[in-house]
Order: sequence, then C-alpha cells, then structure tokens
Amino acid sequence: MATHHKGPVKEIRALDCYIKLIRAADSAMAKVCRRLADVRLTGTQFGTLEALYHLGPLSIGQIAAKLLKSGGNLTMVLDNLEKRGLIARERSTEDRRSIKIHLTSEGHQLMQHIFPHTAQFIAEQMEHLTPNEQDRLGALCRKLGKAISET
Amino acid sequence: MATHHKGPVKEIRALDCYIKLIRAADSAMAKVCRRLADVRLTGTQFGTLEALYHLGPLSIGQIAAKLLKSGGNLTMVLDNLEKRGLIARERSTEDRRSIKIHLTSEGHQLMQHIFPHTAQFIAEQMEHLTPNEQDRLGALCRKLGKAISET
DNA sequence: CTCTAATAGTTTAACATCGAATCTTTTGCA
DNA sequence: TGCAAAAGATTCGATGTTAAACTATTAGAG
Repeated sequence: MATHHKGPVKEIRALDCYIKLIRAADSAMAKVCRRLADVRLTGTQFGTLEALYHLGPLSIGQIAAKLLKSGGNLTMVLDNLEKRGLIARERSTEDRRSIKIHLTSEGHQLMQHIFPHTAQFIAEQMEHLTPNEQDRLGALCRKLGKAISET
Repeated sequence: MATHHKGPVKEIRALDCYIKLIRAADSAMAKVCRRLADVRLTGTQFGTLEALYHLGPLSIGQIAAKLLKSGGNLTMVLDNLEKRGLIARERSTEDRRSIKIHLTSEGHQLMQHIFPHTAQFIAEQMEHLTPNEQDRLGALCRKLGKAISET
C-alpha cells in the first residue's frame, strides 16, 4: 500500500509502518495457529484456555476483555470448548447475571500438556530477533497499542 | 500470558514481545476497520480494492498472496464486492484457468473518494509514535515477518 | 501425441468475528 | 419502594477465514 501511494512523506512513513506491523503479526499468529491445529485448537480457544489456566475462573466479560474480542464471539468459542469438555459454565451466586467459566480437569490436563510446547514454539518464532530487538519491539508495540486503544 | 508463565527468562521475554505485537496490531486493525464500516467495507474488502486501485487488474491468486489470505477466502470476498458492483471478474483469454479482477468505474470512484481519508486516518493512528519510532518499529516488524514466513 | 501432474478457482464444513437486538438481573435514584 | 437505566450474557445475520475436496485447464514427460 504505502509504497504505491503518493502523499506527504509523513503519511507514507506511517502507512509503511502500519502495513509491516499488521503483516508481521499476521505471519506470527498464522504460524502459531497452524501448530495449534495439531491439537484441534484455534488461536482464540487457546487464548481462552490459557487465561483460565494462569488466572483461574473468569467471567465471560473478563475473558472477552483480555482477548480483545466481542461478547458474542466468546459465547460461540466457549460453546465449542464446552462441547469438548474443556471448560464449564457456572452461574455466579452473588450476581446472577454473571457466569463463571472454569477449566474442567480435562481442560487443565490438556493445558498442562500443551502449554510448555506452545510457549516454546512461540519463543522460537520470536527468536528470529535478538533479545535486545525483542525488548525494543515489545516497548514500541506497547506504546502504540496503549495509545490507540485509549483514543 | 507471559507475565504469568514461569519459565526461562529468554522464553518470557519472547512471549511478552509476541503478546504485545499481536495486541498492537489487533488494536490498530480494529480501529481502522471500525472506520471503514462507515462506508460498509471490511478490512479485507478495502485491502482488495486498494491493491486493484494502485496496481491495476490482478488475478485472484495474486490478490490472495498480497493479502496473505487463502484462495477460498478471496472467492467469498470478491463475491461480496461483485454484488456491490465494485469489481468485476473476467476470464483470462491466454490462460482460461485464470481470472482477472478489475475495479469497475464505481469501484474506482469509491477508492478515489475514500482512500485519502483512510490513509490519513491510519497515519493519525501511527503518529502516536514519533517518525523515528515508526522507522524502528517498521524495520523490526519487517525482519520478524520475513524470517517467520520464510521458515 | 497422450496421459499425468501441476495450477487457478470454487465449494463445503466448521469456526471466528462483529454489531445490533434481546433477555435477565441488578443497581441507582427519585 | 418502584421503576428506569445499566450491565452480563445470548441470539441473529452478515462476513471472514481456513483446509480439504473438487472442477477445469494447462503444461510436461515419455
């Protein structure tokens, strides 16, 4: 996009950066998802299980906020995980509007089994950059992501 | 994810970087897509039109490669753009397997109208980073994306 | 030349994704 | 206290997305 667009230099630089950011994230994500397909999990399913694995039971809204997804989306993803017996829904007693999601023992076992491999696989992908480069990339992404989501 | 995972320091750094990259790209993309919804375009629809606008007629395979999407996906996206009369399919005469996609005059007019605003909007989002930071982010993303997609 | 392998697109099934509408429960305030 | 507004979740409709199976066409080896 950027390279074919005639416009102010500032704009070209920004578009160029945008395109590279989206593409890099896309490539990384796609690679990880392909690996997760071996255990019949999608990226969002893994993200959901991972949140529950490391943070304990969460409400649907909390999971949606963590993964930056809509509530309607989470309903569907949780349905699919529930069908496979990896998570369970439980209506909250204090606030009956809310639903607590927790891992079943199968869900927990699955994560215990696959999380280390997945984490290592992701790390391998990122190690195409040096540790120092990773720190810089992380910092820039953090700054940008924060600024965009706050405005 | 990274912050709750106990593991080698190298792995934590890599996971942390990965998460920030995905989130930043997600936030940026989501913001742009919300803006495009004003003209009833999705992100991929805009990407397709933009490629045709700046590069001229392309085959479906070429568009898919450019956008990093599957062929099946493009079939659907092009169907929707065709329904709206923004693009047209034309069977190639030299190679009858191939189909050339080109913008209709409406499609061209639409892009003429909306591309400058969209480009400016994207630039505004990226300008949460200084020009120098944009260059560095772009370079790191380029290096990472290239390395990942080549292995 | 002819058959086979490769290539370009489409179709299909399963899942993801959003936004808007809806339903239930809770909360705030008059 | 009673009711309107807000909040949590689901449903619905449209679109995106992939991988795998399938169709049509072309190209290449023998």
